[in-house]
Amino acid sequence: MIHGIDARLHQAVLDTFEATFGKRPADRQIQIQTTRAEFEGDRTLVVFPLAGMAGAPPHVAADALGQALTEACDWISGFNVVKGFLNLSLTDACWNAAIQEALTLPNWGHAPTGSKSQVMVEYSSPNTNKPLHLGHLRNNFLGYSVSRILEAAGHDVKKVQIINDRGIHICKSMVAWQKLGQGETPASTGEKGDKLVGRYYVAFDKAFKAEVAEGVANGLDPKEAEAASPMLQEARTMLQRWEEGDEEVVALWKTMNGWVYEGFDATYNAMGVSFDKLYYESDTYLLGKKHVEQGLADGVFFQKEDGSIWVDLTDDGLDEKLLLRGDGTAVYMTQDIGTAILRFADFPDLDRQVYTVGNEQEYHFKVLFLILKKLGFAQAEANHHLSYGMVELPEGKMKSREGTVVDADDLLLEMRNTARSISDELGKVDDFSEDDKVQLATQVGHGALKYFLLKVAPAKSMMFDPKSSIDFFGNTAPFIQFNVVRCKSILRNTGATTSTLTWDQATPLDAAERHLAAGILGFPDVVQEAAASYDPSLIANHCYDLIKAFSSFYQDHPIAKEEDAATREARLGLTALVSETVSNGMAMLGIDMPERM
RNA sequence: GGCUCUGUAGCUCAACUGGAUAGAGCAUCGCACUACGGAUGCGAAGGUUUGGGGUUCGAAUCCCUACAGGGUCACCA
Repeated sequence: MIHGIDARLHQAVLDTFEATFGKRPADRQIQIQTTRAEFEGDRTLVVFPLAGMAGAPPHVAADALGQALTEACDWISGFNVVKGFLNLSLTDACWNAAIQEALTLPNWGHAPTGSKSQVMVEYSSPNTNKPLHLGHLRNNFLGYSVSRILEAAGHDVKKVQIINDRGIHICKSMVAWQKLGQGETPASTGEKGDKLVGRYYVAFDKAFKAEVAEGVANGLDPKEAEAASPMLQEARTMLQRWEEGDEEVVALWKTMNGWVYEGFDATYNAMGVSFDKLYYESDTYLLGKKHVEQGLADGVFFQKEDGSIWVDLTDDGLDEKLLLRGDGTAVYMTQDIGTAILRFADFPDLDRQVYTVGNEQEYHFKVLFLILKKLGFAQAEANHHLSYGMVELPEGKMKSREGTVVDADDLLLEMRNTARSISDELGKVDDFSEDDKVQLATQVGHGALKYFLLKVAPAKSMMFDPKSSIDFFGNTAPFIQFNVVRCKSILRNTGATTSTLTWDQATPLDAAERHLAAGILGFPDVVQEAAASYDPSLIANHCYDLIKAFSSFYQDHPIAKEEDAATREARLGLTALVSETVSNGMAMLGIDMPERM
């Protein structure tokens, strides 16, 4: 959809078709698309779907419709027919009017805030024992970007994450730190808190495996050896003490979690993401229990002899699923049921929620949503799993055991360093202060990484090769930033602003100018599509196409140097709109546009 | 094995949701310009859209089938 033109064209086709053939087509039969470059014209009507109703072969109907449209609309200057495609040429006035209208509208591409419903987006939600890695970067950038896109589309968005701060795995790092830590703290070692805790989680695993190996060597079978491991027994004991509220354990738990949160916050800050509300499992894990027990009382679930509670999903083509252990303790599903219901209670106006979680949990969410439905939960249909593919390395999946994990902090740093060295080499910002240089390296380096991860459709798993580092040229954020900086420079030098630009609507626009206009005017519709499909890659690709068209246009079209006054103003108008469109689009991906680079 | 996602140029990805001769970037080769900002532009080469069938005016897209790869089917999270 080209803003300001296609809606009018759509209406004109309906009216003209009815006047010509005596019947009115359905809206969905009107297909308008951009005319391919090899043909004459601006917009193309696909006539095949209308031929039957017109009672004529497609090219005959197209010809008749073209005649009638050109006569009826003074803004259509001509037409030609190729097979069933009706190519329509629009007048300069039509294009100029649409561009000028766009210039007067604020915040191009954004629908009015609050014009749509309230939506919750959950993302990040990491395991607190493991420092953030490349996969988390994709998750965070995706969740944050989808939030921004939904906002731009007019939704009121609440960004949340659930922090997985309880359970046996947390106790593992606590036990290891107690036994091996010798009082180390982030302050004493200078290590980031999440890295420090992660190190002890690994240390636990190593010690545990050694104990199991020893047990096996002494003749136990592997399962017995695991159960006999003193380390594991200590962790279990600690979990019990934690659940009982033991002061000493809770104090240690708070301290170590505090270290992790401090470390994560630093990484979130670097990533440029944020949250409106945090949920902690330690607060919510008991909530699901009462819903499960209610479900049992209502006969939706059933109980086994050991007291465990299950749901039977075999009628839905799935299995039986455990909801509550025999000893009454919660499992993952239990607390997800509780949390889902809690969120709708916390936000009474909430229309739906979106879970940004990797595709390995598709089964889990399918089951969760089904259970909510069986429980008769009113908003059971209002949940969506935004599933995304893994980031793979050339050797396959990331494996912490094999040391192939790409650490988020390390990668972000490397991106900043690369951006900095390119920038220093080019020497265009030698007059910048050190702080400004650091900021620029962050905008460019992090921008390149975000764009790299977001330009791929979420559903696809994607390849990341650490050896061939992320590009700064070609289809990349730095290329886009460079061209926006160029636009800004031209506008700065001429003093042109969107409010001062004005030109005669009869000013001729050539193919390149019309192509730019189409890219600009198509943007609001792309934002809506991206919001509807939770897909930032649509925004990325649209912005890239537009800025590439501008870069090509710039090469052989003088802008500030153009001598014809009206043409100059029109080109400045296009330049301002390209800059605004692309800047707004990149902001929806969490990517900043510098003033200079 | 069941369910599910994916398969497009040497590589990494697009393709307006069924539309015209499947497009970009990287890599390779060539050309242009002391550039209103060169982190540039233009061109060449590169494709039986994994194979086979079907649906129709029209298929990378929908259906069937075979093959290949990922995910999942835990009293883990």
